[in-house]
Amino acid sequence: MNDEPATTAKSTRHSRADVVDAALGILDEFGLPDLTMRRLAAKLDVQPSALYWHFDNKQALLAAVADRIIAGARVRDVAEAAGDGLGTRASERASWHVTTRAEALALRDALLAYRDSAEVVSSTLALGLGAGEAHCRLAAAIASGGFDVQASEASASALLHYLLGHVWHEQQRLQADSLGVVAPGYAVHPESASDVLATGGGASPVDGTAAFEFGLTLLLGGLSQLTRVRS
Amino acid sequence: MNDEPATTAKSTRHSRADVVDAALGILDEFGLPDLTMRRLAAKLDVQPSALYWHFDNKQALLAAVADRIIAGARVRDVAEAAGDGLGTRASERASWHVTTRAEALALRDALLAYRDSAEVVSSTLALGLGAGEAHCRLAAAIASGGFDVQASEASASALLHYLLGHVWHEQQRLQADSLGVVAPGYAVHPESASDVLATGGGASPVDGTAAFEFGLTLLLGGLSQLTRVRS
DNA sequence: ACCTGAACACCGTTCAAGT
DNA sequence: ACCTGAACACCGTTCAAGT
Repeated sequence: MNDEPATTAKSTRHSRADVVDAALGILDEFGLPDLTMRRLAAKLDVQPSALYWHFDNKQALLAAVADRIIAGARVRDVAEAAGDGLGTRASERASWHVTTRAEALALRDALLAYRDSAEVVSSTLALGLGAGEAHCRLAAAIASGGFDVQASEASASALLHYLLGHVWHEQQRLQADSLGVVAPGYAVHPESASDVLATGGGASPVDGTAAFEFGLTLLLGGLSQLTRVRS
Repeated sequence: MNDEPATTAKSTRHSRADVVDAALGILDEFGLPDLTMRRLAAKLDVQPSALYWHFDNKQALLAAVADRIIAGARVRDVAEAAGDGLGTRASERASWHVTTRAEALALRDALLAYRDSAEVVSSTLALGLGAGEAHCRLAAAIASGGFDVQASEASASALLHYLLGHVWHEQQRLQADSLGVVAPGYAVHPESASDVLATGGGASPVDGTAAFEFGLTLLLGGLSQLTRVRS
């Protein structure tokens, strides 16, 4: 209906950062399918061809977008993310699994801040273009637990794959629900029954965060069984 | 160069199955970006609009493709997939983690049989349109270990997310390498140095299968720490 | 039951040329 | 340094009409 974008600097010429800003705006307002070069150009009051001065192609643009998304993962006080009911300060030395968990949760939060972010980041990650920082942070957190570099990096990869797979699923479900696209045989299973959050006991993974943490616990549990190189 | 497809039945009219066949052909010969309705129609010697008699839209077509891909996951002798060096028949009762592992490996093999399959299946899975069978098989294998239904299903989801994330990464890396698209800063890290398989000790995750199994071991290890409902 | 023909409203990308 | 104008080779989807 309204063709006029919310905020646009009309007069000045643009930089790479401006283009990424506009792209992020389209991304979480309309989603990845609507993030086309032509729409992006229109939002910037520019011809589509102008974008190719800033970026070689759409893929390069998306890589820059992905970098900005995961750059938004700042670990808000680890203590806050950790102390959630258990025996407060049980372990003295910084326990690696707490920081790893916090790192993973922060990463997920950063992804959830933008629509279809998991798909954008995944597409980019395999090319080594962006999101390498996320892998590094996870690997460092794990390595602080005394695992050797090889195991730490492999574990970080596994964690990242799980994380992206999970968030992607969440985000796709979100937009599928909003479009009213439900499967015929699937009917209404507990997760899609919107505000009926109290299905069973209460601690079971009915919402996305709890489900994510369940898998996270599985991975960290398996990791803790590995032999350490130093205590 | 050659516009003529390898195999085409020219005269007869087509069924849904024929369309899926042709789609699978394009998928693993050229990849997902080339799997367009127009190319598919051309391969079938048909107008693009004809495809819309068989499927409501492209998404529905891709869901059918995804179903066929994961249907290809038949567990070849579990014993063969399990007995790989350890003390042969150590555990008497069918050990759940062996069958779960075999199930996951079979699923990965089925995905690796077609190019870009992970992306196709992932896109479809969240909509509940297809690939639900994969989740069921994994959940059943896990439940045989004595975990309650809730934990089994949640674990199956985590495993599936990890699996899809991993395979997607593998497949994207494959086509990225074939296109010669490498990251500037990333340089040549061990995985992309094609045939140099012997980097370190030999048992470290240098190839895709070993890397996948590492994460799988992590998840199964964490799972085994959970409390069982029955022995 | 299965398909044609023609149209609609889009895509990403290139490239000479402008300021 | 940043952008225009115009073109090229595509997309998915709809719909009346054919057999």
